[in-house]
Amino acid sequence: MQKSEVTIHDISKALGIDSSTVSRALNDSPRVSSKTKAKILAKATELGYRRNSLASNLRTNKTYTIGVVVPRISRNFFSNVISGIEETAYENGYNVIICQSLESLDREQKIMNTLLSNRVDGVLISISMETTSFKHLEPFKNYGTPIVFYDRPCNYGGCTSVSINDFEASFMATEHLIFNGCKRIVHFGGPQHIELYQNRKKGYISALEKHGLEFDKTLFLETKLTEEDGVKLAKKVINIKGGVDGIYAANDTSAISAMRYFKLNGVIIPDEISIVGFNNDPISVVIEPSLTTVNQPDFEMGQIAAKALIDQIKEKKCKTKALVLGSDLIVRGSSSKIRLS
Amino acid sequence: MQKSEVTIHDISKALGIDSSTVSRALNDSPRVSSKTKAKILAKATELGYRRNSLASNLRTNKTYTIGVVVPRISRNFFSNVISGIEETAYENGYNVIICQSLESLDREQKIMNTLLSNRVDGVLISISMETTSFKHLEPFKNYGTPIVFYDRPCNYGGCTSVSINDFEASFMATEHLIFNGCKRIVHFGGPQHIELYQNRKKGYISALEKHGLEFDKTLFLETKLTEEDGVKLAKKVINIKGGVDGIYAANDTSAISAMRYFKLNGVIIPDEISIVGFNNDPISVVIEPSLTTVNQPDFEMGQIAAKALIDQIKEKKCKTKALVLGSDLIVRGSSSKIRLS
DNA sequence: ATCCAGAATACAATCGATTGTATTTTTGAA
DNA sequence: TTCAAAAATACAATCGATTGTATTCTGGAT
Repeated sequence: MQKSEVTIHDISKALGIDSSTVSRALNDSPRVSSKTKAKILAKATELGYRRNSLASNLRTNKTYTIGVVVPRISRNFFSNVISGIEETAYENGYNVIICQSLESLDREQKIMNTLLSNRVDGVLISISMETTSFKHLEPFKNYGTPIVFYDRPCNYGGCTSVSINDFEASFMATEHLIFNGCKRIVHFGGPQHIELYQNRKKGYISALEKHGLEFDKTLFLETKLTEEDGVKLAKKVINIKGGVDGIYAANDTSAISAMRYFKLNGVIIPDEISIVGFNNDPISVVIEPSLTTVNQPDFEMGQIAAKALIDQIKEKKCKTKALVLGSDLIVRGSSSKIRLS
Repeated sequence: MQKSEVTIHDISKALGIDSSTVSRALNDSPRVSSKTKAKILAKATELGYRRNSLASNLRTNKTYTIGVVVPRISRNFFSNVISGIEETAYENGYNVIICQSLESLDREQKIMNTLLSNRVDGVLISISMETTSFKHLEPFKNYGTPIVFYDRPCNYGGCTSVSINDFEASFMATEHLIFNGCKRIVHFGGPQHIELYQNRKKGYISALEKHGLEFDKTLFLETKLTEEDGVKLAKKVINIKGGVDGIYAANDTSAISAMRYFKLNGVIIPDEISIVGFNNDPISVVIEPSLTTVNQPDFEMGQIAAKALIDQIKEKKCKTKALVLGSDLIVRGSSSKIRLS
């Protein structure tokens, strides 16, 4: 009863057919007559045979599995990306192992080790906010295991990155605030060793400059953009001398958390402060006023990243350096200021 | 450069030591002298050796991997459960494969097949809303691979279920509405072949009866509780003859979606209709009025389920039939009716 | 110097499936 | 009926690590 573990050898014995033939039959090889195939298939289902992927993968040196490293699956953006990845992966016969780094480098390193030991065929990764070195990615080179970055692009080992144009999106978002009359705009930025957040900051600065607003260092606030950070940031904003009339946050989580703090403390949005976020979390449309935010093609990003990776796994062909997707600003109540002055 | 694939045999050759000794050394066996161990370890890192888990797992018939089947990772409740599972799993040296069924039975079946082929040591599953038969779980019995249900308990093969007491929580939620003066309470129920949703319905009915309110079939609305369902349900509620003054929804998603529809259509919450949800989604505290809801120990549920599974994997000992966790009602604005009449 | 127990290491089979090569069987044409 | 080519099947090595058993080595006691 326990450990039935039917193998091709059991089928082989039961039918008096060599195990190699059984294997070929189960893989629908043309080297086996259809009559024998039928017999084998029948016996296989009768005995409840299940291929042992471990053995198969060991022999073929191929696992049809791709590893996905994600900072945090609970973020709506990421869970949508994952859905996109899964869809494309399954369509192409690949399995997916999802791992959360929880924004920790230590965890990310452990994950990469595990993925390597498990001989995944490729990895899709959005690096953690703590990741400053790429040493833990080195071994993948030796194994010829391709890596594709998504959302958070990286200049590493000629790997492909799939992302939106964060500079442009940021520029648009900031410019939108400016068009609405904001003159002192705070930027809630993410860790600046991450290219993504650098680009968002650059877009912000560039928009300011284009419109003759000087970049004021005291209006740039760097955090990890968590919910807790949002509250801290809001407090800081209230105390900034010279006042603040707009906030462009590099994600919705911090923007919404700050908004809630403002609301509790009588700061009127958007009248006193306009706010723009990033990611279009479902919550952004529910909060009042609803949050203006940058919408990214998350699901599609997952599909495209997975496709790019699978192409590299299969053909080992030339890699595109970067795949850049479009994004758009969704204007909502948090920034629709009507200035009467 | 490509495919370096260092094996224990490479180390073996490089040092003139048998591969069995190398294997033992890498596993820190007492049968190898510490001097030799040191030599081997050094050579291993020098060559960049990585254990091939496929080979190891094949030989030992153990993968130290548990499969997690989840309806949808984007649901906050589930992503928290997963975090709990991961934490406990990693602490115990287990890897985790996360798979989304997307509430589809077909997908769930495919997933179970893959997990079986990959010879996971155990499975944690919250069945999909379409799952009415458990045929796809049968093979796991033969392999002696334990299954533990979480969140959505199941009476199947003596497997352990980890969940809250849905009947009680539901009872409390409904009673809360009654205490607030509601007399015609609609229940947004989930698929009734799922034990979880049966229990929630039973709790609802029981609370009604306790307070002398008759169960009115027309006030019980069964759907899959999606966002779209929420809108449809809200429309129905508005048209129910005899009126409705309270809603107890079996999840927050549908409750919030309905709330938004009500707000857009001038139905005042909680004055005209009080609402209680289930799950304590982050969004429930942001919407206005904030949503009264049942909070479950999600992270903890993940930890406990993982622990239960690992115990079964390790000791194959007596299984607890059911592990029931506590839950509590978080009262917020959507149900704090102040009746002046 | 000799012998023995225990430590250290080597040998060889094994996990289950795959695959190149060899052998047998079948088929069709002469 | 015979034979070569093609089809079908069998043989055997292999993937990389593990593990029971056998062998060699070591140090200490006699």
